Amino acid sequence: MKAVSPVREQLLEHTLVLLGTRGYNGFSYRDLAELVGVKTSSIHYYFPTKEDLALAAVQAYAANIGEIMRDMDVNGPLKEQVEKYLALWRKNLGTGRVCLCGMLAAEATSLPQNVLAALQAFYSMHEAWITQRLERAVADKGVQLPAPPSVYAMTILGALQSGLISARLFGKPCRLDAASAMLRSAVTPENGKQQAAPADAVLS
Amino acid sequence: MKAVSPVREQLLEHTLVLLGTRGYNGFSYRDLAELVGVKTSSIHYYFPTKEDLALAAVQAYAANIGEIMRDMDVNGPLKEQVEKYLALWRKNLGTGRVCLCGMLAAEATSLPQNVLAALQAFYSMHEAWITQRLERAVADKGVQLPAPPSVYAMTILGALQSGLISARLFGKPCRLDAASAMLRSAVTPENGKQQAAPADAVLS
DNA sequence: GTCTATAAGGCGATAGAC
DNA sequence: GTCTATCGCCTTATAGAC
Repeated sequence: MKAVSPVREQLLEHTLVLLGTRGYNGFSYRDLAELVGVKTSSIHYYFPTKEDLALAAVQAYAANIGEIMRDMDVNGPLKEQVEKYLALWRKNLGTGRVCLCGMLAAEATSLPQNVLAALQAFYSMHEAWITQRLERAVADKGVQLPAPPSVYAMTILGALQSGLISARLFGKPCRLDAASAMLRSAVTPENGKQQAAPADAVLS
Repeated sequence: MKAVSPVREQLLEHTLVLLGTRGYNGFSYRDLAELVGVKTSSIHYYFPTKEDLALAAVQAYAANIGEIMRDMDVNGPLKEQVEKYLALWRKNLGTGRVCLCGMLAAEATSLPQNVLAALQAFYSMHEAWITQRLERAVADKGVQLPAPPSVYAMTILGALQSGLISARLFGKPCRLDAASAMLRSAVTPENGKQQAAPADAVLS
């Protein structure tokens, strides 16, 4: 158990919120300082530059989600894993936040290389996770996909990222459901047939 | 033929580039003024506030793309229309730009309501276009989709938006291909079966 | 560790000459 | 229409007292 600075912890926590809500170019040290109740110079003590802060935030965000994803046994119940994974996405709904890494990916031109590398790692982690589940669905359940698992995983991750963003844009949480349904049906045997919209996929 | 101010035209044109590259919070009047070769005060003459500028940019962007989309006869050759549509997305590759509206959607919390409304209209326009083509593929070609056309259209648009962003993040243009392949296969009769990756969908 | 104070410059926006 | 000049504020970052 490593000793942690509670101020540093709070700074990081609020940075996660600010980045997920307004993005890298959309918040300042002043915003963060006021939220935590310190002066901006104290932020520099823990994170010398804003880029250091962003890197730490992406790493903490990825580590947190990565741990949850790694804790799901690859050989456990497929549908259960997928639902737990989708709940991870869904919990952003209504908070004004989107996926921190989806946000920063859009702002890539404002970010240094080490942050970009961390973002790439986040994307790769998700795509690998989804790919593994799709492969199991194909092998165990004979599911048929419209593309190879690793390719389909990329589109599903993209649809989820964009789903959060468009759900916030329209103020309609249900806009994430289309992407969720896509992953859900990909691990369900009777996919590939035209289906009625799932109960949670109401569109208006 | 309405008279147009060449300076206003240039300002708008460069704003499209700046917004698609760096986003709303990622560029300044100074950046824009230097690109066009005027002083910042001249920008205010044409666009009193930055929000006015953003609104005009979104409207110009949507009008330009909307015209191209409307010019494609709904009853024309399906595959040809889809390829023309995908070319619209592909032309961003390698330019450092993503879809202007996908970018601004991520920055929604920094934007005024009228810009958000214009962004929603852009999204709706694309989803309606894609939905119509998917419906034709289902009706004419008996294609089977993993979701109702309007739902699947939403995921395809999301995958395309995110595809551009992740292609830029990784520096790999081929990252857009997964989303392209999804739309392409959705209007191709022998979809639904497990397919080999299309030639342009090489992943590494 | 946290603060005050400040540097050095960027920001959007405006007034008014030409 | 375009400019110069400037306002008032914000930005990241640093020096140094405590």
